[in-house]
Amino acid sequence: MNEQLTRRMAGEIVVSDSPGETLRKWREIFQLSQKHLASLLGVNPSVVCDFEKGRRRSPGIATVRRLVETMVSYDRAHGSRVVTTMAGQQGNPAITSIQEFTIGLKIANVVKAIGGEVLAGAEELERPIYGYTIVDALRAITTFSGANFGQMYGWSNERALLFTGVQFGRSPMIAVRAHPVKPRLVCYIQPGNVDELAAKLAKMERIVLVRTDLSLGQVQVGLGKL
Amino acid sequence: MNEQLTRRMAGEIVVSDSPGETLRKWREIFQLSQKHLASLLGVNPSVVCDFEKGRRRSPGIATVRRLVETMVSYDRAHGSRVVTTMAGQQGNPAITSIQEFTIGLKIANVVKAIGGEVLAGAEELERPIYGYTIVDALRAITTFSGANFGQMYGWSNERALLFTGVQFGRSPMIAVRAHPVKPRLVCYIQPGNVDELAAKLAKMERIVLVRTDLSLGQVQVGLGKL
DNA sequence: ATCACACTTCGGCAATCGCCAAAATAGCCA
DNA sequence: TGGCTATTTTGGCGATTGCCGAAGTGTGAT
Repeated sequence: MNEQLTRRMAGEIVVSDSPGETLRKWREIFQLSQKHLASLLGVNPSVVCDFEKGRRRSPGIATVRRLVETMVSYDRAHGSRVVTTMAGQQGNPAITSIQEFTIGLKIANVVKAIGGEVLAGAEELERPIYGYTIVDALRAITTFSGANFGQMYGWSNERALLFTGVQFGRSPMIAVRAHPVKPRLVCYIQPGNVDELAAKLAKMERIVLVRTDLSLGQVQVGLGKL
Repeated sequence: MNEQLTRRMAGEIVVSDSPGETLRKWREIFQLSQKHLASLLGVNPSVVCDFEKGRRRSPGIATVRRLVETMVSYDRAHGSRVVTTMAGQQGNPAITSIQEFTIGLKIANVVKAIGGEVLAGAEELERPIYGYTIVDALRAITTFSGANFGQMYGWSNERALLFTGVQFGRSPMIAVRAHPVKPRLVCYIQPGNVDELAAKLAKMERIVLVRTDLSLGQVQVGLGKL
């Protein structure tokens, strides 16, 4: 599993149009600061910052491997939080992140943490949820089927699904409705103009529908503070 | 699908202990010569050879990306043979797992890793194989046809096929023989009493036939350590 | 033995990387 | 406002890369 995660991370970094940003995404998923990661690597923090900001446009693969392996090794030595989380998503590139909360959290608090604007389901805000899944909607369209849709749910469907790459919001909501198990909260991260149909569908299913103008990274930071 | 393959290839190259050899593996899967790949890249053939032979120990990620994308683009423009092969494997319920090795591994080492007992083909143990496929034999019986049997082979037939749900071992070997392309190694995971016919058929095809009493999970762990 | 071809080795060189370390900037909090 | 922390910017420099191009090596065909 270790090597599969490092391979996935490395692959994403290499093919990214912004390798530095992708590296930062992963560092944030591992909840490491630049200073901390630099310390683990035995280098100055500016070295990590140089990579992330793109000062070095084509770092060597030895460097990328070292960065990635350092993060994974750290995680393994500290509860395997990310490694374990990623296990369930094996072979599913559409799932950016999946996480369970240690206790149930009110939807209202989660919405606040991600800077969300409620579009439907305001009466359900006091319900608890037990985890979240961040999904790349465009990749989900091509890779998800009825058989593996459930991978988004972790151990609880009383959870939030957060979609990136959403324009009007219909497709994810239609897909959500087509599955027998429903999430409690659906959030579109930096969507286009979410149309009324998405809100109507959410209302019918008693799903809280939310949009946020925060970036994926900011959303992850907010979720990390819960 | 394109990007999934390039991401996977890039990831394998980055985490490999011999990135150059892994790069060569992929070039051979795409059936390109060094000269041809160099031509596609607009560089001298020695440039490709320098990478593959490890003269450059840590090529930049831009270089790796360019190499990988060039191969995939070429494949797409010439029948999508490799790209299609990868696509076909997804959603096949009989295939439990399919994996390529970053470099060729001796059959003897693979057999050892899975706790295998050689039933036939002991003289072929020094040959290399480049991947493995774990197949649920019972599902394969109902779902496989001549048309999709090749999906078990990934990019190389110089590989191992490992079957679960095997009783006497004849059916899988008959099916293997019926296909024009042959694997190098066939392994039955926790079979019943494998009868002599299976061993005879294997011998005729110069296939190493092996049984293991390890469970599927233990076999996967063993393979993961290769 | 010879030829054609692909692969490999190697020296050279401009460009870039990997990293240090100092200084600047931004955000948070009392 | 000041202190603290994390991040970012910047210049510098030794090491390495990316590539050219010449020459050598290995293999298969004739």
